Amino acid sequence: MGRRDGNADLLPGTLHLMILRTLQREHLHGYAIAKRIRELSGGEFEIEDGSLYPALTRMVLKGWLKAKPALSENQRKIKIYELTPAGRRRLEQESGAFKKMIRAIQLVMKPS
Amino acid sequence: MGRRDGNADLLPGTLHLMILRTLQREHLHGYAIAKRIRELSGGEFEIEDGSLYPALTRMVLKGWLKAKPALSENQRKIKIYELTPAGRRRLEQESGAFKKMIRAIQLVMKPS
DNA sequence: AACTATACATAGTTTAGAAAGGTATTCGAA
DNA sequence: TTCGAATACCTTTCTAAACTATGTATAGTT
Repeated sequence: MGRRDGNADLLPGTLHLMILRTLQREHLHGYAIAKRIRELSGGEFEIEDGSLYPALTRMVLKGWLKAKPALSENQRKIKIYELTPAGRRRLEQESGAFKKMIRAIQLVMKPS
Repeated sequence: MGRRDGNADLLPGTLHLMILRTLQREHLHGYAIAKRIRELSGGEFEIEDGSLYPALTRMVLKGWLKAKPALSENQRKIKIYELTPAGRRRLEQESGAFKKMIRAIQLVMKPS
């Protein structure tokens, strides 16, 4: 069948990183996080509900995020997520590791 | 415990790519592929046997690699792997997708 | 009235890679 | 000369992450 454009699978192991980075800029609720990442990536990443909510749950359990129940402008029940201090540290650590990883992959991939 | 330097886990989904690229340069046997990737990555990637051999088996089954039984200089029994035409096409496709993915992640991660 | 978007959630499946174990040979150093 | 390190292969078991599919419910649009 093949996927339509801008709907490729994520590179595994990068979802946490992108969520952390997105919440560093703004406090958002789950649905809005997926939307913002879609926008920021130029439509490349379409995060499925089945990836998003389990990831958020994991990250709260790990102490990287805090969830605050709230109401949207339209009085819908939402959960606003924000980084904890541990989440901020985790972001620094993960993004450093990611850059290092990419550099190493590029060394392997580079034209001989 | 924490891992020692140059022994981080791989970024999932990039092992096939690195194996394909490595075999594009030279025909190598399994053990030598892991060694070459370790060297090329500046010691960053230490590919475990339990990752390497199942990956090679998968890739042969998918028709991307061909394995030829041979003997090393020291008369050890080895299997030399090489890319098939499908493997070469797969390398082009995967490396394009990877670059696109990295660009999109960098859009998400970039300083606001 | 129907459809789309918003907003959350969970169950089940798949897959890759890691951990851990195993076999066997060769070579150099103690 | 024996012992360990490196070479070379393989398999079983486990875990984690992400996808698929499904479900609930409300708000706004057409």
